[in-house]
Amino acid sequence: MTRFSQSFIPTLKDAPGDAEALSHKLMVRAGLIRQVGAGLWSYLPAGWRVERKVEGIIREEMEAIGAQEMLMPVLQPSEAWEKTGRHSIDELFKLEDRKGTSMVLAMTNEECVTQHVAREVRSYRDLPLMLFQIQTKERDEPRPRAGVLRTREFTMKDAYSFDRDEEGLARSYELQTGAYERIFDRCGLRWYRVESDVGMMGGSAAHEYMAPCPGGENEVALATGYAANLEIASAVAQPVELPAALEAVEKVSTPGLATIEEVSNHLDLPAAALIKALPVLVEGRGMAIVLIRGDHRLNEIKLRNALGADFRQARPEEIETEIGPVGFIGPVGAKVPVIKDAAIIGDSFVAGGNEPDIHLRGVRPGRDFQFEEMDVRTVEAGDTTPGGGTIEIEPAIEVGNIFKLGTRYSEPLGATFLDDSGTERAIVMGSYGIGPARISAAAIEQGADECGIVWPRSIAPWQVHLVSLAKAGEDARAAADSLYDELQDAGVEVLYDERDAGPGEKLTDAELLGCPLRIVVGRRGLAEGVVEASERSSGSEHKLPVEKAAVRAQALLQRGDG
RNA sequence: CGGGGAGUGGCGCAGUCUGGUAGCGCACUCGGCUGGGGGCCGAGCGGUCGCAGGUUCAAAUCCUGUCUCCCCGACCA
Repeated sequence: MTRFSQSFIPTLKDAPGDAEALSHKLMVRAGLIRQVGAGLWSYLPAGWRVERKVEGIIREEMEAIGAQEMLMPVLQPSEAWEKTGRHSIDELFKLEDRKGTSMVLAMTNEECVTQHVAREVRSYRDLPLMLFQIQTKERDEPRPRAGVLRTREFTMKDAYSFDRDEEGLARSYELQTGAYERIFDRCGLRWYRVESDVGMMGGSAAHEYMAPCPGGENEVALATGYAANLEIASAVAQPVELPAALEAVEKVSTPGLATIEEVSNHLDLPAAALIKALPVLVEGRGMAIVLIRGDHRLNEIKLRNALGADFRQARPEEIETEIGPVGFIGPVGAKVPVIKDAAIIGDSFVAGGNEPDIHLRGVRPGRDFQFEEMDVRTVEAGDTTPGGGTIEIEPAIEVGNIFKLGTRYSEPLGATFLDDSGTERAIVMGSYGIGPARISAAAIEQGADECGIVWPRSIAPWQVHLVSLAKAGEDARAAADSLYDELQDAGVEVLYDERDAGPGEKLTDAELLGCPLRIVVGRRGLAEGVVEASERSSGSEHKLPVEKAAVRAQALLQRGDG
């Protein structure tokens, strides 16, 4: 029962001036959402319908793999978060109740759900177990942005698997993977499953589900048979032609030339023929130099993972005292450990000479300096995969992620069971998240055209957008009224625009709102005995005989996408 | 946290440099016309110019402080 004139669907001709992302503009313009504060949004009735559609699909697919829905509080005591070491995360909202008890607002629910399971599960007979909820999450984001894409409060489906061992976890992970594929397919998204960093969740393996679209804030490296988040992507670099090898390194005078660009111009060599030396301070180990090919960029996440330790860039004064003049740092003769990126291949590079205004040429790794090799550079478009594919890089929205947590949470929280030999063991866990709001935003970004949103049928707020061009009292209006009733009786979700407004306004709003099928009832069509249906996604138009309109409309919907 | 931008009626904006009693378009209300792509005519309603303090005869405008929002980066399940 949705009559536009009585509904709270405040559409806008102009997007707010501060909106950038397409999904942000369209969601506001179509009257789906309104802002409350930075990263805080209300869902208006039409937007909420979409959100619930997405949640419904997620719920069905979770239940189909045997996951059981439950609900945990957003507000939780800090204690468990202290036990798992996650209380120190900056994004975690912390507060105190009136008694001074330290509380947090949950950003995910590993602590809470693991405690429940720890208290109740004793035996291997109680496992495996899969639980999920669709609940508000809170994160003190350093920088909320792009409408609903990165917010401080949002709804997330979070699921957790509990298994006896790694094999069990692998099975649960597979089940979730299958469910995720069905969910994103059913929501009409184009998506990739990519390998990802485990990040603050901890754990042994992780994948992300990425929906490619212009507004995406992640970057995905793609090639035939390969897909990875750029944060961890690995590939073979494009080769570089180096100058002829030398018997020994030679000093070159490079007065005042401290950047790759300056040196490469001065020596008339490509940047890739130079070695960039990045002094870092590794936690617990001290100063080291990381070597990257001149045209490459360091990937801090890969370095952190390769080191197995945190690090930071060394400060100029630290570099001066431990290595040499900033801008002329190199591996040859350096008195600190050297980490060489795997893409530095060859025997005649230019590198800093560790003395003012001096670079070295003919530098050959292994002969002129010792090193430890690691893959720590950021992959670039045009690189190749071991399988021979060429890497492309695309922006994407992360719509879901899955983690093999192992015993990261069960150990500190004492979630154990007795196995069939009577031995106490830690439960092996996985965690699986999906952001419904990101699904709808991604669907908008992927499908929209210049007129507005084009919803996949499965998550459209209504199936039919019925427009009456006539005023109350006219024959054409009576025909629209009865078509509305017929469609409703047939169980079709229909938004009926019977506002006393101009035709342009109503048709434009219908396109903005993006429901799959628009049906226009007006005098012109009625004179021929028809109403006009148009499919939002293809734009194709159909004249439907008035008396069969409801049935024919349903047939068109069946035939359409989703 | 670093850099940049912006707060003036519901929305989009001008006015700020050069101080002088706040304006435009859309929306909204009323009346009329119109009725297949945001139409036309007329009459209206609506604003502590983010907030606080200061300078001045006088502050949207100048000064100081502060809050909020947006963008880029850092960060980010």
